[in-house]
Amino acid sequence: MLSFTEENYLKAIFKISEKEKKSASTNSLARHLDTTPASVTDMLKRLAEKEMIHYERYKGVTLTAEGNRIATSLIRRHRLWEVFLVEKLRFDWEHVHDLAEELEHIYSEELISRLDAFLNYPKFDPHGDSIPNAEGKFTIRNQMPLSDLMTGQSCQVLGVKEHSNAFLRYLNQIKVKPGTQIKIEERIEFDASLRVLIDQKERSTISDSVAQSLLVKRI
Amino acid sequence: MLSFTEENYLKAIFKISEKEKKSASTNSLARHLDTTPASVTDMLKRLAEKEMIHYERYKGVTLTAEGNRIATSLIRRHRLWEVFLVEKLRFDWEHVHDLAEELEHIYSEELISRLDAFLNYPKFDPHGDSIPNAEGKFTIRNQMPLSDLMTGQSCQVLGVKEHSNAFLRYLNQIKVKPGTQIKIEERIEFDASLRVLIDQKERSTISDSVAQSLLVKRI
DNA sequence: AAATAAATTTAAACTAATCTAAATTTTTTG
DNA sequence: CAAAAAATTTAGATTAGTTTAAATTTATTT
Repeated sequence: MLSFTEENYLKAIFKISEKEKKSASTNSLARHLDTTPASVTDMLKRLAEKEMIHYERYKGVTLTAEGNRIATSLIRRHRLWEVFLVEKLRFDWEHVHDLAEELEHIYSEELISRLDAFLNYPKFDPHGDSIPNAEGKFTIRNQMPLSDLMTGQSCQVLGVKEHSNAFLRYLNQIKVKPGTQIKIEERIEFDASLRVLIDQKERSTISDSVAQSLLVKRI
Repeated sequence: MLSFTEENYLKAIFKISEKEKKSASTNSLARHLDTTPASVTDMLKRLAEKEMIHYERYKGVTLTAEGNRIATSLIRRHRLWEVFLVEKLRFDWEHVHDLAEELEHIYSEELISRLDAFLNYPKFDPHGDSIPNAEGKFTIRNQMPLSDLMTGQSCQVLGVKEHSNAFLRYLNQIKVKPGTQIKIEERIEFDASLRVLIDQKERSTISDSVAQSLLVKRI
């Protein structure tokens, strides 16, 4: 049985490896977990001891099969709880991350499979991230950043690439969330910002940086 | 902010004081928390330091107003989660205690008030225990042990006094839970056991010890 | 390829929570 | 009320997780 802290390390290693497509470095882990590189080194030794990671001094870490299984399970639990908090308890999506961060550590197969059933086996969380199934398999779907679309095209929002509260609050403001329809009416050459029509009602101008962080499918 | 462990001590002090109607002793806490008296003494000093308890060496402890507030809040959270687990996730009542024991430590006013609303502001948990409201007030109701009833009388089960898994599983077997109707058809003089009619369908004999642990109201 | 910078690890120390064993205080009992 | 028993506390050690500062290794630059 792993501690709360050990579990968080595994999840961080998973996320960093996924994003940067290589082994996670001590420094990146320290940044991610808001701790010092010395503490990270200490913990990596412990996790290697428990055969959760492949670790070689100065070389960074990757997860073992078992480490990967646990990290995936944590992500499954996290995302299922986020669905619960948003759909059942009516939380705004920018408020659910921290709570799910705690709920995910409660270990019980039974709890999670019942929660999954109660929520009707969702495949994606409120941010559009894929929820791995009980076997650890992620559902993949076609999606692209809004910034890749041509002028005149329409799309449906699937999710976000960026999870900061500031970004999520901004999307609330302009009434954009998974499911929202967006039509690109004009692309400003100067800064690549977009004039868009949201849900056939509201007009808005969004920056290129926002458009790159919005994941959509063409319709 | 209190640690997980400190919170469990406050809850244990609350429960022991409630049951024995006096200050909680070091030994009773050690038994309750499955630890050693030495560890308890250590922790009591820390909790006294934080002004959560009134503590005098060799004299036992009681909660301060603040300690009482926190313990009550924990009990509120525990019982609300139990309602969620039984009513929404369809767990059997003997399986929810341990999970609620973990869920209760997630601190968020918002989470609990939304959960409360989602569950429709329940006043009692699946075992029939009163759920304190947001102000810490417990709902009191008239209830008596089944063993106090006369032959021929009928009643409705409100809850249980004893929470062991063995007892709860036995009640499942004879199809008794809060809401169930019981009519006493005969009292055996020899051992005070009762011949009862359950929900006007099934007949059963229950021991005096079981009858003393079932809380009911006459109908 | 040496010098410098950046990343990482080691060493030593700290805190919270725990334990065992010994010492002390309180309670019970003959 | 003194002796014995029970309850409680103290002392000293242990473990997980952390920190800072110094030392080491790897990467980058001239």
